[in-house]
Amino acid sequence: MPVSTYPDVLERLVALCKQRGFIFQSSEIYGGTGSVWDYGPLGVELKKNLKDRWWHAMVRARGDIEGLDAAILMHPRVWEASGHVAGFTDPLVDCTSCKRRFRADDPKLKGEPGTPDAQCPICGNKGTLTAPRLFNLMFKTFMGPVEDSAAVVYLRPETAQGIYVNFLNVQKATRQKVPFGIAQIGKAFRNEITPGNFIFRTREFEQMEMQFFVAPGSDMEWFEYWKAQRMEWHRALGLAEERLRFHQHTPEELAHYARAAFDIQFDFGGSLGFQEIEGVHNRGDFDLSQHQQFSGKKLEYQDQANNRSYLPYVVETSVGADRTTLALLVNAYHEEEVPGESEGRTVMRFHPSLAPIKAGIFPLVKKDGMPEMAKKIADELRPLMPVFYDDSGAIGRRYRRQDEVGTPFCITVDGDSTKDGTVTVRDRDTLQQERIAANRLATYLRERTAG
RNA sequence: GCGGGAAUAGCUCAGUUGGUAGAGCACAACCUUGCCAAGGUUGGGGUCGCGGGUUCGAGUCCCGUUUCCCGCUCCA
Repeated sequence: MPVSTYPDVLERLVALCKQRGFIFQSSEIYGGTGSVWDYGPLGVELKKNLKDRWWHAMVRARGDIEGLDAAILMHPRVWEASGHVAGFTDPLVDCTSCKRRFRADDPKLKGEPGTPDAQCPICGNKGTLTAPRLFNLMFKTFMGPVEDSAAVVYLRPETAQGIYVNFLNVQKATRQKVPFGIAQIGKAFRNEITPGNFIFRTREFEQMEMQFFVAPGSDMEWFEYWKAQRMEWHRALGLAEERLRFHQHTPEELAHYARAAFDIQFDFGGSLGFQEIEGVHNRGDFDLSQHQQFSGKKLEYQDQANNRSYLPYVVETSVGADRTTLALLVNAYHEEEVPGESEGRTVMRFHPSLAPIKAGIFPLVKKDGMPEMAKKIADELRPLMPVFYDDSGAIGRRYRRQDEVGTPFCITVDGDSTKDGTVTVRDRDTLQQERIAANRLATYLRERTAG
C-alpha cells in the first residue's frame, strides 16, 4: 500500500475533515479567521473522547490527583509573576533587505534601528532596519466597562498558572499530602507570530495539564516516572509506536522556568515530521516561589508528619489537545487499495474508544421489515453510544461511508434478522463478519469500544 | 510581519483573445439492489474570497484587502 507524504496527505485529510464534519475553518462565510478552527459534529466527539480518556487516566483512575477548572481571566499580576509579561513581550526588528527578524537588543546590532546608520547584524546592510516593534504574545483585553490601563487583563497563555495559584486551596480542601497532583483541561491563547499547519499551531488552543507537587529532592525521580507514564498513555491511544519519540531539551532550549524537560513528539509525516504533542517539565519551585513573592502570601506545604514546611517542586505534564487530535487524525488516515476494485477506500482507523461513531446500522435492503428493525436497534443503542442509521444507497457504499469516518463496527439487518433476531456485525479493520443476537449488541459494542 | 504561490458548487478542478458559469465525485427523492463505493430517472446547490476601478459588458484586466499554502522566528 503506497505511503502518502505530506503535504499531499495532510491536504486530503483537511478536505476530509471539512467534508465529513470533523473540522471547519472559523467564520468561513466571512472569509475565515486566521488560524482558528471549529470542531464539527464528528470532531467534537473525537476531541471529547480524547479529553475523557485523559481525565479518566489522570483524575478518576488514581487517588493522588485532583481536578480543577480555573478561569481564563486572572489577576494581571499572575503574568508578571509567571514571567509572561516580560518574556512574552519582545521588541523585534526586521531587516527589509535580508528579511531576517531579531530582537532589538541583539548584541551584534549596531546603531539605532529605524535610522539610516543602523546596520543589520546578518547581511551588514545599512539603513534597512525597521524601528523596533513590540510583539506581545498575550491577548490583552479590559476588565470592566472603561478602557483604563489599570483594568488590563490577559487571556491566559497557559493553563498552569490557574493550578499554581490554587495549590493551597486544593491541598487544604482535599487534605492531599505531597506528592499529589492537580489536573485541568482548558483553553489558552497566544498571539503566535507564525501559526499554521492546520490545527497544529493555533492562536486559541486547548491544553490538558497536570501539575504534580513533590518534595524537593524527589523531583527527578517523579520526572522519570511521568515521562514513562505519558508515553505509555499515547501508545494506548493507538498512536503508532514508530511515530512516537522523546526529545530532550538542551540547556539552550529550556524555558525560563524549567530544570529539565522532555517533549513527546509525534511524526506527522513529510515536511512537518516529528513535532511536540506533549511536554514533561521539571519546573522546580520556580512558579510557587514567584507567586509567593509577588502575592506576599505564604504558599508552603505543611508536612505535619515530619514537622516541616517547604515549597514543593513541580513536575508538569502538558498535552496539546488539538495537536493530539491532529495526531489521531493523521495516525488514523489510511488510503487502501481494494483487490478487484479500481477505487480504494479511505479508512480512519481510530482506536474504537476514540471513534466519534461506534456503530453504523443498516437494513440490507429497504423492504420486508428490515428498515423498521434496524431503526429500532439504532434507537435502543443511541442513548448508550453514538450510532448512525443509514438506508441510503447500496450496502457497500454505506460501509465505505462509515470507514471514512472511522466507525469501528457496522450492523446489518437482513431477512433472517427479522425472523431469528440475529444481525451481522462487520469489523472495520478485519472486514470479518460475525452473526450475533440483536439483544446482545449493547454488551458486545461496549466491550469492544472501551478505553 | 517580510518574500513567493493560490482562492470558481460540499470536495477535486476546467473555464480559450474580457461577452453575464461547467465536469466528475458528493448530496436529496424515487426505482432497482440479498453483504463491501461507480445501475436508472429526476432534482437542489455558485452574486466565481471580499471591496473598489477600467469597460457597453469582468470569473477573466488593474488596485486594495482577507484567508490558505511554502520559506524566515516560537511553542502545547
